[in-house]
Amino acid sequence: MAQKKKYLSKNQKIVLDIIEKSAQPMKAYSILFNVQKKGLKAPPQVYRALDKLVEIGKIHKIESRNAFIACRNSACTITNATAFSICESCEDVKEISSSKLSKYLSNFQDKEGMKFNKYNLEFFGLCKKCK
Amino acid sequence: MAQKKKYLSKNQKIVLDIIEKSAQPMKAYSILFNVQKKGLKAPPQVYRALDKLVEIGKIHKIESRNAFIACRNSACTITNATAFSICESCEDVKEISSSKLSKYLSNFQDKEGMKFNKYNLEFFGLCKKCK
DNA sequence: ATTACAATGTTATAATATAACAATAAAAGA
DNA sequence: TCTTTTATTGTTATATTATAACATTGTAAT
Repeated sequence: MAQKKKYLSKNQKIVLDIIEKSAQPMKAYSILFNVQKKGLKAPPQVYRALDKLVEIGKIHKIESRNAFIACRNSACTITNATAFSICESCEDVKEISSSKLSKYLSNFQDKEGMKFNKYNLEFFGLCKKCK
Repeated sequence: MAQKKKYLSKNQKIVLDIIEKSAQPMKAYSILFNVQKKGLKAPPQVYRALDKLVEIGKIHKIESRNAFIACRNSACTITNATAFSICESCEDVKEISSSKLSKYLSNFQDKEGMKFNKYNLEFFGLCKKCK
């Protein structure tokens, strides 16, 4: 289980802040560009903050896009069971919070009866606007 | 729907061949290294073959690992509904073929009733050996 | 034969991410 | 308090993953 942290460090706050202000996932170097005025000059500073924020569930990585999105889900308790919808036209990304879906996937067993403590699911299609 | 292609080109065959021989996902530059003796010298040659092979469903990309695995599923008809289990210790990857799971996910609708024509699901945990 | 399209070869470079190390700061234990 | 441990920071350099751009060749369809 990922640690619950009460306080974020300075760099972590700066990075989280910019991601939360964005409606859409942000790429690491776009974040870097945006936080340079705040003194974060080099990639490792951003990547370290990103790593920590992912670890504690404040943000999620959209693997197919190499981008990071703020978690708006149930006070960010979900770090190990993530699902997203991604519009293949406008790249709009939404986090899906469906207890039915998460129950189904958390209980899923493979052919050998194995269960998994973690998953990431990315749905693709066209959003309302683009359809 | 991805095209069904009867014949692969020379480079596509070479790249597919090396991936099929590997029990585990291969990274693009590892593939490149392995096919240099066959005349593929530069990244674009490999990436182009990979793109096409993904498109026609002969291989899948494991997004969280930036690696490519051969499809062993039902004659590779599934290019748009993929699920994998990934061992976080030994990095063993298996494609999951469960018609129950794929039906469940293909029929999944989000809160707005939207359906998706494509998804990718990656489960994480410890495999039998590593547990 | 001509046209279109797919695939190839090549060079260069963009985009994403980490290694390694020195220095500070914050938290926890004596 | 102090001192020890752990987390965080700053920095430079470099590794890894992926694509742009363009000239050329091969293949299939008209």
